[in-house]
This record gives sequence, structure tokens and C-alpha cells, in this order.
Amino acid sequence: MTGKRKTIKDIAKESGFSLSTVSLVLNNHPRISQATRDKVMSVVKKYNFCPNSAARGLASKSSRTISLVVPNLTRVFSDIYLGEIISGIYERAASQGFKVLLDIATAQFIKSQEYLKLLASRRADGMLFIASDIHADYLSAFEDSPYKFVLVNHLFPGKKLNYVSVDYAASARLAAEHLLGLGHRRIGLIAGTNTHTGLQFRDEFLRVCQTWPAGAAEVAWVDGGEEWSQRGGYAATAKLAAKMPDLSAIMAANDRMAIGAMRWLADNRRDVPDDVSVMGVDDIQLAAYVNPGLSTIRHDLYQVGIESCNRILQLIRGEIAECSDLLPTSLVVRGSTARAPAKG
Amino acid sequence: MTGKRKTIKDIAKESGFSLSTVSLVLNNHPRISQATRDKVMSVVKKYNFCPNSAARGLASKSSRTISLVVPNLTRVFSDIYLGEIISGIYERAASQGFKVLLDIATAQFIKSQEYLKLLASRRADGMLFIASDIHADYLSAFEDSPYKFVLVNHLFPGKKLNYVSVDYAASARLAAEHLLGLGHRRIGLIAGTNTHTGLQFRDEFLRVCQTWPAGAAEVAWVDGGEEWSQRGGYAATAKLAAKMPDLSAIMAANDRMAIGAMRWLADNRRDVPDDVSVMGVDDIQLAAYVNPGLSTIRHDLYQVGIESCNRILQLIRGEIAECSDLLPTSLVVRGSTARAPAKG
DNA sequence: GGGATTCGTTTTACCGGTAAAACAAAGAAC
DNA sequence: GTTCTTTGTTTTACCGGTAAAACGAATCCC
Repeated sequence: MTGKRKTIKDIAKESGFSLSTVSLVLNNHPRISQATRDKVMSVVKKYNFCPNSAARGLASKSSRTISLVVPNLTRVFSDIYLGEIISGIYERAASQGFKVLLDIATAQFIKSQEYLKLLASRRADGMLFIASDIHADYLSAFEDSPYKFVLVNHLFPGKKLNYVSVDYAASARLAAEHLLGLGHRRIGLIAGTNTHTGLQFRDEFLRVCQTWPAGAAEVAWVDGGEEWSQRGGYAATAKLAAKMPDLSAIMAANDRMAIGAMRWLADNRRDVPDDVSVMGVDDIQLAAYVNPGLSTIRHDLYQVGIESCNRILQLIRGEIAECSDLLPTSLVVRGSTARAPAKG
Repeated sequence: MTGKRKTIKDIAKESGFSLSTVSLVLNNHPRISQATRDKVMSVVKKYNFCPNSAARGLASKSSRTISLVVPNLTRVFSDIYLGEIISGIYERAASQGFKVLLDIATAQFIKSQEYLKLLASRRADGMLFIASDIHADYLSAFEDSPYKFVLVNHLFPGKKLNYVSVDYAASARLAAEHLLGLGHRRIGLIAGTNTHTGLQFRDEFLRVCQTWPAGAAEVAWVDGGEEWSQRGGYAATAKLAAKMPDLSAIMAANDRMAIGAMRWLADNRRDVPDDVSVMGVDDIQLAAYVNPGLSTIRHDLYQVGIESCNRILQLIRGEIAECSDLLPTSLVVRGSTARAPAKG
């Protein structure tokens, strides 16, 4: 079981071929005869040989690894949001023979510029960055840099950075149109303002409401908190109720905040949807199970993961030079939204 | 911004020292004068030089990377259980200059023996494996192998595998003693039977109940399902209620199932804790927020992450040859458990 | 003050692969 | 039958570092 670790040289010697023939076999080079391939492989199998990845990486100038940076939230992994994206990324990377190097965007990680060192040291061929809010200014380092970098489900309007994201503005339109179409004209908005996509959603939602052909709606908005949590949604709803007591609909920037809003309404004897319609964004699993079911905008985050990984791989292979993809979203109507109550 | 990537050779030339002096500086070798160190570092800083990790790994025979394998559950990352462990592992690894390579134990991952290839190719120096249930028989490959391997929060009674886990048997004792001490003698147990630690918990719980000095308790047990979920706990409670209608306490193998149990009891007009005491395991955040607060056994999973990582690093450095650590747990009493109702 | 140490740096010998260019043998072209 | 391709394999030249051994100069020891 011990015994010196075999190298490609040992395989070459034992199989009677040259070093590079073995290398070619291992890399599935087409110009190798089947007979040779078989002979070499039999020796490879015999010793369970596995080429040294450092040597391979050094010679081929590629680590076949992508770096994945996730946000440093306390309960970061508890967020289904991330889980879906990571699953998508992993699935894609694995299928292309790439490994995923995980990093958490801790203060130390940022301060020591690990995000640059990872790429400069060639530990990873490219980076997928999920961990960004509006303060991630250090990402400017990737503008016009030779490093392969893609922002995942986020974007920076001011910066020239690649991204793959759900189309938050489109989601805002779908949501606004749904509520406006149901006759709502006094709407409370629980926004997320610590991400650019969140701001985009808010602005587009407000714009559509203000310019609705059948009559503009009045929108009061409050911030739902950094965490986009159920708890934040609960608190935000209390503020909204004070700000606009006669609102007939509440739009939350994600489902968790929407569920928090529903909870507040239940606690305060307001019926959903008879008194107030509530709407979320994401379509998390829970959205279908709350009572009434939550109307929402479906965001396919697994797909965001898949696409992000596709893009970074294309960038690495040089097949594309940049990317800025917005993935479509769709309206999911459940029981939490209904026609606005007649004016009383 | 472009320009050829600098190598250690360039730094050597420009700073006027030899190749290895630069290498020694970069590795903080003690036998280098401060003057030399400063001169070399100034050139390093100037070019923002970062040594090639593949070359480094090849020459030093170490990747300074640990492989982390997580279970392939659909919502794997949504489980706080994992989040805490991963955070602990990452924190420790990063502080020791190690990177974390993420893998998901998909069918493909197992079938192609990636778990072996990762170590055989030296892509990682050691492996932390969270993804194990009682069926993970292929892990036998690591018995008596030269590969550094540690099971995280799990163990295999039959196999000679390193592990770092919470002491589930101790948890079972603490829980049983708490309930028995409150006078409960008819107890329903919702067990998790797809992990060895789950079985250990069940068996120890049953043993303590049967041998309690003040009078043995009768325990009816059911399986809570593969997922250890709230939903599973809900369904299991229904089964328990049928099996032992007069039970006065329910013990669930984790908090999520316990919360599912509380939900069923609430739906069926049984008061907690007046009619039925309920107890969980883990002490997830939610446990403190349900009503009444859930009595539970605290499992410090962040610490499990820290310790696991400590151990794998020690194994890698050759400081230890094996490990089998059981971390202590503690009783957390909240409102969901009370004295057993008087017989009537 | 001569031999043994210590200190700071350099020499040297790899680490284990890849990939482009070179090459021999076999087939195709005419 | 000679020349041109194609095919399959080998030669060669690295890839960019590390670490042990070697080395000269300075320091210590008594």
C-alpha cells in the first residue's frame, strides 16, 4: 500500500513507451493508436496511477480550478439563495473537469487581497464572485485586468466587470405590472438597498408604478435591512404600516422578507390577500408552503450558477472576452395577491 | 498591466540576489538578513509578484490545500448544520495558509473515485469528509491508506477511520436524564437512522431509559426520515401518537424534527409542555425562537469544524497518526420540557 | 591565533509533468 | 519508383519553484 509513489516515468518504463506517449494517452490525444493506448492504460490501472496535478499545472500553465468566493454572512450557507447557485456552479465545473476552490470573503480575505493572489499565483484559472454588495469597491482591481473574473447574480453599473445575473429590472416590471393590473394604487415596497441589483429593482418598480398608463400608483418604500431576512421584513412592514396605513399591497424584494411581512400582517389582524396583497421575489421553496401561497417572481438561481460557470470557463478558454448576461424571470401567481379592495 | 508574468528569476535578477535567496525570503526563512529581506521584498512589491503555486507545490510536494466533501442533498447548503461546520473549517484552514477545495459527493463523484484521485494526484494534502451515511462503504479505501482523511461529525464503528464528532451517545444520556428526571416514563423517540451517529444516539437513549434506577421508561421509536427535516418530524409525530397515544414526552434526534413535532402537536391541540414535553438536539438558532422555546442538547458545530481542520492539519504535518475525537455537548433547558403530567 | 561554529547566501539537483518540433515508417499521389 | 502526406511515437526544451548541501566570511572558543 505504501511503496514509492509512481510517476509517469515508471509507467513509461514498464509499458515500454516514452514519457510523452504516456502523457498523450493520459490526455486522450487522438493521434495515439488503440493498441498503445490499451497497453499504457493497463499499466496505469495496475498501479492506480494518477498524474501529479502540480506538475501538470506547472507544465500546462493551467490549474483547472475555479475560485468561488461567497459572502461572509454569519449564516451564509443557510441561505438557499447560495445553495442553488453553488450547486449549479459545481455541477458545471465538475462536468468540465474543473475543481472548485472555496473562499469566504472575510475581512482578512479582502484586506490581504487574497482575491488577487489566488489568480496571480495561478491557484485558480478564474474567479466567480458571489460576495458583493455596493461597498465592494476593491473589485475595481479586475477592471481591464488579465484575470478572468465574473460577478455572480450581481453587477456594478459603474465598473467594467463581467457578470451573470437574473434580470432584476425585468422582475420589478413583472411584479409591478401584476400588482397594478390587480388595481393596486397604494403600495408599500420593502427594498434591499445594499446591492446594486436591489437598487435596480427598487428604481424600476418605482418607475413603472409612477408611469402606469391606467393611473400612477403611490409607493412608499422602506429598507428591509442588510440581511434580507424574514425578521427584517417583519420590522419593515411595521414601518410601512405607519407610513401608509391604507396600503393595499406590499412588495418585498425577496421572499423571506415577504414572508416576514405576511407574519406581521397576520399578527396585526390584516387578512392576506383580502386586506393586503403581498408579493415576493425568488420563489424559494417555502413560498409555496406558506398560507396563503406567496405570489412571487421566479429566479432560477441554479441556472445562474450554471451560466456563471459556463461563462468563466469560456473566458478561461479565450472563447469570449467579456460577458454581461441577464437571465429571464417569470411571474408566479399564488394566493397572496388579489384585486385591490374597493375604496371604502 | 499585461507584460510577461514575473517569475522568481526576474525578482532575483533585479534584486541582485540568487534564486534561492528570493525563495528563502518568500518563505520567511529565519536565516536571511533583514537588509536582504527588505531589498528583495521591495522588488516583490514593485511587481506585485506572487509565486506560482503549481511550481511551489511540485517542488515542495505539498498543495497546501485540503479537500472538503459535503453531502449531495438537494438543499445541502441550506442546512445550518453544514454552514457552521464549513465556517469553522474555513476559518482554521485560512489561518494556516491552507485553501479549501470543495466537492459534493454526487453519484458521479463516488463512482469515479474522485475522492481517491484528489489525494492521489496531490491536488489536496488531506480530506475532510462530511458526506457520510451508513452506506458510505467505499470509505474503506481510506483504512490503512497513506492518505490523510478525517470524517467530520460522523463515525464508522466497524472501520478504522479518523473522525472528529460531537459525542452523540453523551447527548443521548443528557437528554434521557433530563426527561427521566422530569418524571417522564412513556416517551416517543424520533430517530435518525441513516447515520451511525444517529443510531448511536437512539441506542444510548433507549439503554438509559431502560436502565433508569428510579424506574425504567417505555420508549416507542420511529424513523424521522432521511432528511432529518421539520416535515419528517411532523409525519413521525403522527406515527408516534398512534403508536403510543399516552406518551408524555417526545425526543427528536435534531431540532428541525423537534420543531416539526411541536407543529403537529399544536395542530392536534396538545399543549407543549403541559400535555407533552418536546426535546431536540443541535440547538439551532430557531430553537430559541419557537414558542415555547425548545429544550435541546447543544452541539457546537463550528467547533467541530475547527477541530476537524486542526486534526487534518496535524495528520498532514505528521504530528499525529490518527484521531478519534468526541466533543462534549450540553443540556439547554427552555420552555418545551416540563414535569410529566400526573397520571390520570 | 588556529580550529571549530555560526551566519547568510549560493550551488546544485531535482519535483513530475506538457507541448512543440523532430522523426521514422507506412500510405497516397502521379 | 520517387516524392509528398499522414500517422504514431519520441526527442527536446522547458514550466517555476524548493531544499539539501556547499561555501566563504565573520565570530567564537580557550
